[in-house]
Amino acid sequence: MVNDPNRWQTRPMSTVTRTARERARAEITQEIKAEARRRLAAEGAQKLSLRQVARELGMVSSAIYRYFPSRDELLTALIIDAYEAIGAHAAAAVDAVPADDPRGRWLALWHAVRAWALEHPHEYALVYGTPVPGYRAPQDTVEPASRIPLLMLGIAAGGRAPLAPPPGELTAQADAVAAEVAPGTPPGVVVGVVSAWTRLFGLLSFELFGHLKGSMDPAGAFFTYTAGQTANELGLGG
Amino acid sequence: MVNDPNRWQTRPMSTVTRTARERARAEITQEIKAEARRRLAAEGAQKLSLRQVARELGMVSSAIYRYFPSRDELLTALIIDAYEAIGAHAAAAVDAVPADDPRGRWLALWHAVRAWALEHPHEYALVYGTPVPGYRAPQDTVEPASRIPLLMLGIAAGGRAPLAPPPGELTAQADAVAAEVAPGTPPGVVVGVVSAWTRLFGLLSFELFGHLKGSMDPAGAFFTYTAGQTANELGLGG
DNA sequence: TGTACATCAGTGAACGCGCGTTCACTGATGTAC
DNA sequence: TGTACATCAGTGAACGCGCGTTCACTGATGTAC
Repeated sequence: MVNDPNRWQTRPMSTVTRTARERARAEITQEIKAEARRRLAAEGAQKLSLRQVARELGMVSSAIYRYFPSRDELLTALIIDAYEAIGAHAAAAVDAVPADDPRGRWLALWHAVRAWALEHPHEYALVYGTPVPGYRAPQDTVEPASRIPLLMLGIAAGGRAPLAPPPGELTAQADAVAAEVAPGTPPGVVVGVVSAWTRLFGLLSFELFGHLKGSMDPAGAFFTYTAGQTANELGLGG
Repeated sequence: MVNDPNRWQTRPMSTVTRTARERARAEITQEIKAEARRRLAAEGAQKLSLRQVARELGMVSSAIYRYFPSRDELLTALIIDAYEAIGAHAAAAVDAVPADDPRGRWLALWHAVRAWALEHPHEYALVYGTPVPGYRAPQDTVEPASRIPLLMLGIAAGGRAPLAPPPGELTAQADAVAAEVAPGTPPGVVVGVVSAWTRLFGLLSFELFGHLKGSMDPAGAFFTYTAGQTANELGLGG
């Protein structure tokens, strides 16, 4: 069990069946992550130390190793959790808007992502900021990371845009992406979504990392405007 | 002199007048920064340590303190240098295109910035990635940081775009920016430039930080396409 | 041009710190019979 | 239901490490007269 690389993930298991030990393990795993998130918010990812987390939890530092085999694995868990939290937050906001209002859904997604980012700036930075050097994102990370762009693609597929097809080289890439993820999606839509996706996070990174100071700070109006622009470009008419 | 916060910056001084000591100081300051940049490239900003820089230079670690009063000040110097290097690189590329070809200048700027970023990913991350926690960018940082957006604004001012005026709240912000930086610039142009600016760096951050893996990677075609799109939107017709 | 003093760069030892990780251990919990 | 053994969580000490920064010092360079 200690060598199961996924043991810190929520495992589907009948609540009734679980032994006291299993319950305790699950709870303490959550507590460690919660405390790590607090440390993250206080000092940033690079200063996150197992010893401090343990201290704050009233454990001895070596005890953490019963739950995470290394600092890197703890970081990985936090990264996956962060991606999943953003994804879930955005999905909920989208679902709250009727499916026949794609523009409303699109704008809801944008604002939900921003709200989450402003509330959790350090977790945002953990996933969208500078990668931790030497740290290589494991495969488990790519699926949760794709939730937002897939949500966007789902909404944009409902747009009726006169989207010009992109130049040839790009069309090939777009077709490859579509084939893997949503076969039949026109390349113009794929490119438009990737474009909007990079705009969304580019904008948030600029806002959170302080680059808009002196120009569009506070960034609310500019953000709303950009969300609308991208909706227009994708044919999500108002 | 040791307490002059700007002493590590290039000071305009007659080359002839400088004493041997002053020459040595200037040279060694540069060598320290160069070595620090190498360490940065090797291990990232957070692992940059004065001791290692000193070691690599064959100095004793305390000797660094004759040149930089603290690690943070060395980081600040590197940040300013990085901003200035990107700015200079982009400005040179722009100047290489005739002034009567604003679209050419615009595209040249985009590609120059990308080329620099790909060549110096860690210096890029130092300025456009997650801010070093606890580190507060001093005022000396804002002017060099503004070079790229100002270059963009200069080019875009030559565009003849039917740019719709942005909504009221945004127009107010845009006017405030214009007043400080380029009085008389229509708000549509200001907003368009800020928008393009965030797209440029949003895209580069996504590319460099690995978020395009699985979609638009390699990113060259997508980048070129986006550069063209933004040129179109600003009325820099081809 | 020469001398006396002031300034500065670089040395080497030291301070105090916190980190990730390992290991042999104790005692509680779980399981098979 | 009770007992014997296996599994596991948590302990506390230790290893080895590198870090930023300070300080009193030596010897070279610069400056004023």
